[in-house]
Amino acid sequence: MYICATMSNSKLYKGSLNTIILKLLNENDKMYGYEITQKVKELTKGELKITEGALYPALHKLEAQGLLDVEVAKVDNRLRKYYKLTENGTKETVNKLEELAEYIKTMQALVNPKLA
Amino acid sequence: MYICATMSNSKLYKGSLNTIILKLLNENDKMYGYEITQKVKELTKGELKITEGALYPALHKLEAQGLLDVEVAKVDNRLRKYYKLTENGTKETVNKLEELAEYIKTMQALVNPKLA
DNA sequence: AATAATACCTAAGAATCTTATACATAAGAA
DNA sequence: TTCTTATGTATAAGATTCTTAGGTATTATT
Repeated sequence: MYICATMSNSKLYKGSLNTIILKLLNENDKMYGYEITQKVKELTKGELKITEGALYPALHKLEAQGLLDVEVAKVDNRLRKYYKLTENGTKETVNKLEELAEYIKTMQALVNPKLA
Repeated sequence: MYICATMSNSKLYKGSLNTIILKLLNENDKMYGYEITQKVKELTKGELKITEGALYPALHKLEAQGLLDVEVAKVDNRLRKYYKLTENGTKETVNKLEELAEYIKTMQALVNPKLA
């Protein structure tokens, strides 16, 4: 039964993609891009769909910043690029998660001032 | 005593400015731009600083979309533009708040899967 | 008299996303 | 067997939304 077939990939998470990537890698040791998109879909029950056009440039940038290491593998004749956190990446993950928690708290103070 | 003098205006809220504006107007009937910046600073204890470069274009756009009505006033020989929600603006406020709640829930599912 | 606060505004640039496209292999359906 | 879907990576053009940096003007404070 269809409740909401057009629950448009709800946006609004601008700025949180890096946090998502880092957090997933913090939990899963190493992951490749496609795997990340599937994991996010799974964890959010389809609510959030990471597009490739956002993901791959983000991964490349995190790598360039020294937060991720990459390791290429070939599975079933198909390329995979496994990413894992560097030491700095682990530190940055902590920062990003704190930022996110702070942000959520701030937004709740604004939007639901009675609970603040 | 200074704990954190450089708590950089913590970003990450890209996309939520409209939600903030709408919600404040939903609570306060009518507000002018400068008042909004001060109110946000107050409610978030300085955590969030709405810059004018973001605020004024956002107000103009919301007005152009028919979500806000504007009314000009002169107080102490100084211009004020009071904004208030239109009927559609009130509806959109509900949508935006639902989106935000959904987004926060989604992010918590991703970042704190044990609580999900 | 100079500075800060109040009050509006815009333009250039940065950052981050969507959409569209491209390439390639494997698996499944028609 | 051929077409589509799933797996896997990538980039480029465009949209959106913000920051930064200016500009104008009046009132209050120092």
